[in-house]
Amino acid sequence: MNKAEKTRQFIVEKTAPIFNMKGYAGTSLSDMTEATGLTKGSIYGNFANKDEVALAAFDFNINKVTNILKAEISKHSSVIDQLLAYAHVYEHFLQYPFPAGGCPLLNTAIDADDTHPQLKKKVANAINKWKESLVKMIEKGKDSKELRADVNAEQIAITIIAMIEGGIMVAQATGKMNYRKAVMQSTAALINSLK
Amino acid sequence: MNKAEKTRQFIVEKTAPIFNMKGYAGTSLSDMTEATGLTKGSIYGNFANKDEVALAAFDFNINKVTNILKAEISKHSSVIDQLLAYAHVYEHFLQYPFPAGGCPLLNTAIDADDTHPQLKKKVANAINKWKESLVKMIEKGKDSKELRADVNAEQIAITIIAMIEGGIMVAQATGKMNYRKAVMQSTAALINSLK
DNA sequence: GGCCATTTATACCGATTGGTATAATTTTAC
DNA sequence: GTAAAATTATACCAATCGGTATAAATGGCC
Repeated sequence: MNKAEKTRQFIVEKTAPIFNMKGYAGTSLSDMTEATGLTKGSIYGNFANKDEVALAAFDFNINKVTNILKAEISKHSSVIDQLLAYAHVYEHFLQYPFPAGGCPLLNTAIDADDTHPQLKKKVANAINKWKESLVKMIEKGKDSKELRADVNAEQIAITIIAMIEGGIMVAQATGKMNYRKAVMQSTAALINSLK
Repeated sequence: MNKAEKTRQFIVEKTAPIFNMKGYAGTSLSDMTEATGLTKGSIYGNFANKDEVALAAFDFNINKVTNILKAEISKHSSVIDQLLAYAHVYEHFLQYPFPAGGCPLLNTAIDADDTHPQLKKKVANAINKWKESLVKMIEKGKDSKELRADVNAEQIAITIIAMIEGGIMVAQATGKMNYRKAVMQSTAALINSLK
């Protein structure tokens, strides 16, 4: 990794939490120079424009979340336990190194929805990938008879995602962390009802 | 209602969908003059600053949603049917006159979270009021033996809200409206399981 | 160590931001 | 109908926006 690549990475690392907190329109170039200690010239020597930094920052944030989830899921072998790992991670959200500002999927989805088609596309892809991995897990559970045969994999997958994101949102908005815990307990109950 | 009050109302009506779509930072004064056909002087003769318009616009948007839900709930008498009315409204979201840009609670929660404490407070109040009305409904159902006695009212209330908001978010982000329908069907199943 | 290419800093650009003082115009009350 | 008051438009403000040309400094390679 040469100097330029290191700097690129450094800029992404330092600006990613700001984009996640303030959103695309809310994050200014001066926010970025302040966070990195670099000048505009330095940033624009490594990125073409603000968009490019925002897109890289989104990937960085999503990666952080994905790594946390993968690590936790890999600790379990049964499908039920793997699904419950999601509920567990988000129930104990603060114990994991999530990006500052909360779930980047949720934040960027709302921020970019009517304003930034490129970011919106990235969000849509991320959600669909997440859903697909959940569907695969559920189908595997059905094949091995661990889950009931009449479980609608797609519906359950998208419901789990919605509960997680909704739970984060209500907790973040009200400041009541136990709201997120309550929703995650409902999610765990839903998962256990698939047996 | 004198001229000034009418103009105030007019400004709020016209800018509310923009704030809901673009967010607080993303909505500029020129967006506001363009939407209303008025000049800056005219807007600032009726409001002290952008904040005041944004706060009034949020109230306007929330009111729109509240009225839709109240109307639909009032059509039913049993607690189960009243709870199912929520799932029904959000399953058939597009058939109701929701504010352009989607749920103002969701949009403003994410937009204002790290940037606008006054708006954040309004969101928190709205969520808590919503939760309380759900809790009351559920408790009423428990009293009349319509719902099981062991139902955790608070947990179910916050779970329903999370599912609604999460369902809207995943559908909006991916453009797949049937995602929202799937989540709302899971919500209906949850409600029916309270019997 | 010296040289060339890359990377970073400085200084600037026009456009737009939120906001305001003042002038022109309407309402409203009498 | 007229005068006072309230409302709206014009013209401007400093600050900041995203972005860039160019100069200074630093990097890697022989």
